[in-house]
Amino acid sequence: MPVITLPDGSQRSFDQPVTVKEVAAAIGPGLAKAALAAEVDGVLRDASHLIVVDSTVRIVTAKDEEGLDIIRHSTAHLLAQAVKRLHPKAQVTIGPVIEDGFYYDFAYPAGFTPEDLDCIADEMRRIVDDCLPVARRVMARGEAIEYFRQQGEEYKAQIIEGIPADQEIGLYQQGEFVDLCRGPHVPDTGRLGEFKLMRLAGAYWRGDSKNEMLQRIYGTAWATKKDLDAYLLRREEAEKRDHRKLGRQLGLFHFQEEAPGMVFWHDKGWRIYTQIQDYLRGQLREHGYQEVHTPQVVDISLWQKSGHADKFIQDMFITESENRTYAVKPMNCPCHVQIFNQGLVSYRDLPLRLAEFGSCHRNEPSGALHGLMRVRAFTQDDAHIFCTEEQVQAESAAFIKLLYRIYADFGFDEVLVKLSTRPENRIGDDAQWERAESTLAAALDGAGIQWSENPGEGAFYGPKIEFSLRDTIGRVWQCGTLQVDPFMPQRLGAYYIDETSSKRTPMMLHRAILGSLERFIGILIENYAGAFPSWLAPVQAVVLNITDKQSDYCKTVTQVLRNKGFRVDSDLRNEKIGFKIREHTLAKVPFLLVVGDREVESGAVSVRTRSGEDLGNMDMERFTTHLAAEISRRGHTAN
RNA sequence: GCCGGCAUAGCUCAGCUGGUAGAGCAACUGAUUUGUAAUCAGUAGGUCCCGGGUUCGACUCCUGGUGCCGGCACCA
Repeated sequence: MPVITLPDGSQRSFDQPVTVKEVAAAIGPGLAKAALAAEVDGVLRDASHLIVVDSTVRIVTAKDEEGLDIIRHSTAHLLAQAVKRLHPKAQVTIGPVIEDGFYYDFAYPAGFTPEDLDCIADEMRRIVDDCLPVARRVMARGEAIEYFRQQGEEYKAQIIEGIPADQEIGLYQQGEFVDLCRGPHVPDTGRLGEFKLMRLAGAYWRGDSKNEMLQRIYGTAWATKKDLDAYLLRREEAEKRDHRKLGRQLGLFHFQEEAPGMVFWHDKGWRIYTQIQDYLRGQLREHGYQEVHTPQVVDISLWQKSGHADKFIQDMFITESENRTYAVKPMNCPCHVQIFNQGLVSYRDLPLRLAEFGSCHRNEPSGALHGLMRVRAFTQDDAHIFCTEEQVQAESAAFIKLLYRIYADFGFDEVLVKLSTRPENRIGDDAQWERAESTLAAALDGAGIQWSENPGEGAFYGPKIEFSLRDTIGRVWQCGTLQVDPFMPQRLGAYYIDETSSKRTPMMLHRAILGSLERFIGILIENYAGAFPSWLAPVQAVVLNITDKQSDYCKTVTQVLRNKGFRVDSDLRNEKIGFKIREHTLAKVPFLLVVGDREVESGAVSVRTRSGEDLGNMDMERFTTHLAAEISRRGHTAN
């Protein structure tokens, strides 16, 4: 005789055990129809789940976040069922929910073609129309393994073997298709249908490149057609902001076959690049860093000493000359230690902060390259802080604060933070790892930052905090980093003289705010859709004449503004003003200064923003003030 | 690196089952001197990614590369 407590606190009692669906029906016929599942005493259950004891129940529908997840998960099963019908030799593996959708991995050496996807989607729709009930049952472990083996599903059998012994083996069946699954699922396939199979990809079994490659099908699924259409439209719009596309359209940079993964920066792109460097230099000076510059090509022995050659030799550009082997610098830290090692450093000199716009080359695997986001030649806004162990905490806190301030200036408020801890292959002893990891965790907590742990993903010499940003379609890219390294200074013979005149090994913090300027600019381009705020815009204003008569005046205006340090061009072509406005608006120039006879006469310019706003006529004095104010406004999304 | 796809003019793309390429925009030239998102006319522009092969003949078919795109793996 269960008593059911509902979210509003009301209670209903039943004479006998009831299913989730019956509870929903008791509340109302609409809810009965909409119910997909329920949270019963904090655990998600199917609509068919039988409640025998007093419980707290919250009915889950497609409108709930969990409901959407269930729809996506069930759509993954739907996909697997359709694939098994059309390609019986394909083996099913796993099919989880991901952001905006799901995927399913199949072991299918024959592979799918893009045309197969259309047929599979059609078959899925047929199964939706058939409205097959989805039923859960529990099977004994041995029986389940035997069952899947008989079906030729080796991977499922393997997965079951890996499930901890105290866990129930739940199977879901819809029509002829049975899949191992924790659930819950929709009550019947008729609840599904607002999906689209997006793309085909390869993926390693269990995420390990030593294993065979599976065929992954990605899909998206939503509760309503409206949501699905909105998502597809959003995606389409986002793809227009792709930095590779905008980079070409705005003339910022290009790539070519002869230098894969290396950027040819054009004038406009390089203006953004150097502007960012100038800004950062100011910040570094303010925060007590020294700027240094170290060689591009360094004898391999240094990389052997540091341990980098051991781990990364295959990704380093190596060059031989006169019986010596050199590596093109893949990172800056060993070089900064060399500077630290020149002369004696006193404890009074610590913390010593060495910063470099470090140009690095890494021979990344070809498949890893991705526009500006993953390149083979890049510049880190790198710095290494040499300090005592006692200073690590304060330095970490100061760095995190600085990083957030700078990100805010660039208009980023969503930063994803992870702490990556000791990997399997590492140097040094565990006690020091322990201290380094907890210091970083404390620094994050001290700053009140939400973070998650990435176990085993740290660098070989120390744990690291990763600060990541998203690109326009939601891919996550690591930008900033903070790493505590107790080992590298020791390896490279760094020491300072302490209060008692004895030698001590300093701690070393590796840190970058933007990470790679290339990647950061890629994300900036997408974030601003190419419409950079005035302080970053490669061209801040263009002066446009209406007829040849105003040419000289326009040249003067342009020169006056350039002399004040603004990035200003003029467009004196014999074109209609509407045409020029269109072109420079599409080029996302923040301010267009139109000059006709009226402006010449009054010594003014007519100011129009790229969003089409008419700011009226301004004299040079007034426009200069306006532009300067606009430039000082960092951290605001551009219009 | 692995799985799949793609590669034609500066850009976006068309080119059916093999008969040596076409559009729009951009560029260039001329006319037009124009008031806030496209003036008109003309001209020029291609080792159809690269190398081999099949064929009387290859942009098209086969094959080996390279690069790019989407994932996976990697990411000091």
